[in-house]
Amino acid sequence: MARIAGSSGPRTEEAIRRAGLSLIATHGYAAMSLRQLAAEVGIQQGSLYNYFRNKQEFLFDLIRGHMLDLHAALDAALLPEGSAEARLTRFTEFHVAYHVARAQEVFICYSELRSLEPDNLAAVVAMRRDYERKLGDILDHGCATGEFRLADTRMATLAILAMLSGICTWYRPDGRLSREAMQEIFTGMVLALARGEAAEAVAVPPRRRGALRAGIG
Amino acid sequence: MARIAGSSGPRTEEAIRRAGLSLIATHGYAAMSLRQLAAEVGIQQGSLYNYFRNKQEFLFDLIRGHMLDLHAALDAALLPEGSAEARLTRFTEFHVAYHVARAQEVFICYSELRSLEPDNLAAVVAMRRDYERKLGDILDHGCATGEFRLADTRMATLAILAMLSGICTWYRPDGRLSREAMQEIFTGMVLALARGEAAEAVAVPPRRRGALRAGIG
DNA sequence: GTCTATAGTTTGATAGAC
DNA sequence: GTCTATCAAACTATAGAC
Repeated sequence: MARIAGSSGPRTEEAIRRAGLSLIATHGYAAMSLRQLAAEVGIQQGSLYNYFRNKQEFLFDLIRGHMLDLHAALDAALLPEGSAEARLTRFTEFHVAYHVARAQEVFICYSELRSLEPDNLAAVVAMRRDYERKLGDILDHGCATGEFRLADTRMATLAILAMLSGICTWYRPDGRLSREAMQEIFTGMVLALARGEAAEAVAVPPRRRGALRAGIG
Repeated sequence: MARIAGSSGPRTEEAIRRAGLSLIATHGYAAMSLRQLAAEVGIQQGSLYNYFRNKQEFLFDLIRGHMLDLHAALDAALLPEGSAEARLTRFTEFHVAYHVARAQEVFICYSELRSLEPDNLAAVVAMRRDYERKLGDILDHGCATGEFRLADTRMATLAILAMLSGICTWYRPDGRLSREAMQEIFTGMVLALARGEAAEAVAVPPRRRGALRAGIG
């Protein structure tokens, strides 16, 4: 926070990035003032405009940069071939590791889409669809080979992504479980969900549909 | 939007509630101005203060009221006894139905916790923990009876809630699937996840750990 | 209960000296 | 690249007439 006046450049840029991630993740983009951001970095508010043209551009740069990183990292981690189970395992391990390592950025990418202006939003949504498709392809393939049994692969895609991405909302570096433990636990749950073997053997209990309907107003 | 001037009362109150839910869900609490809210309702900005003391109280009332509804509805829908599978099925069906029926309110309850002042936040977090515990108890019970096989019931609780609550981020009333179809699909996935039967029989593929680590920066 | 008017802040963004 | 100073706009909240 305290800071000797003078030129910095790259150092300031990185400091702004980090402070911005932290403030936006904590309070949200709209609630973060540029004065607050500048104070966190230790510069004056007007100086921020050496690093972006306006507040919206700052947010977009953060989100876009992160999405590019995410895609590149996923492509490096994924198996091009192999059984659907192996690929799903790899996908899950990657996703958990990434969400644990960069929880703040991931969280912002989910929670601040609403703060993007239309053109910027469209660009980010397109990148996100690509990511969803990579998981969807694995699930489709697994259903085709019989490794997986899913009633609806689109719902399964959204369900698995929500389940894994939820990690960034509660994960803390000093938490109970190591990254490796979380990878193992979540891989187990995702595989069980995808195999879904015993699902149809269940005796569904009688439903008091009336009571349920009454409850949901 | 257009509106005849004059006294209303309860009608205005409900209009403010609905407009607030919509605006906050779309743009976020911090980004919603009271002028915007008043315009949506068709009254002047100062008149809002007949319905709340300040903006924060308005948000808290929305969230708190919804949490109370959620708890009451869950208690009405849940089975007090029965197999863990039956109770988990009931829980899932309820949760899906509620999130489909009141997606906006649910979404706000997740996304605007950050906008609550400390005391208000504490109250909401306490209510949320109760909700999590109800699911956690079902999972614990199922593991004890052997119906479920979960490596970590706390992680499973968070994973299932994230998976189900994710619905409110993408659900649209005019979507492809009916509420009933979604209930069935998600119940199948949740039960498969909880049973996790074949999970340990998997041959885990060899992992290029180096590549994975490199990917997560 | 609603209106108009306004007080008192805070905000994002710009201009110009160093 | 950073600072100081400032503008114009927007905000929450209040006061008082009807």
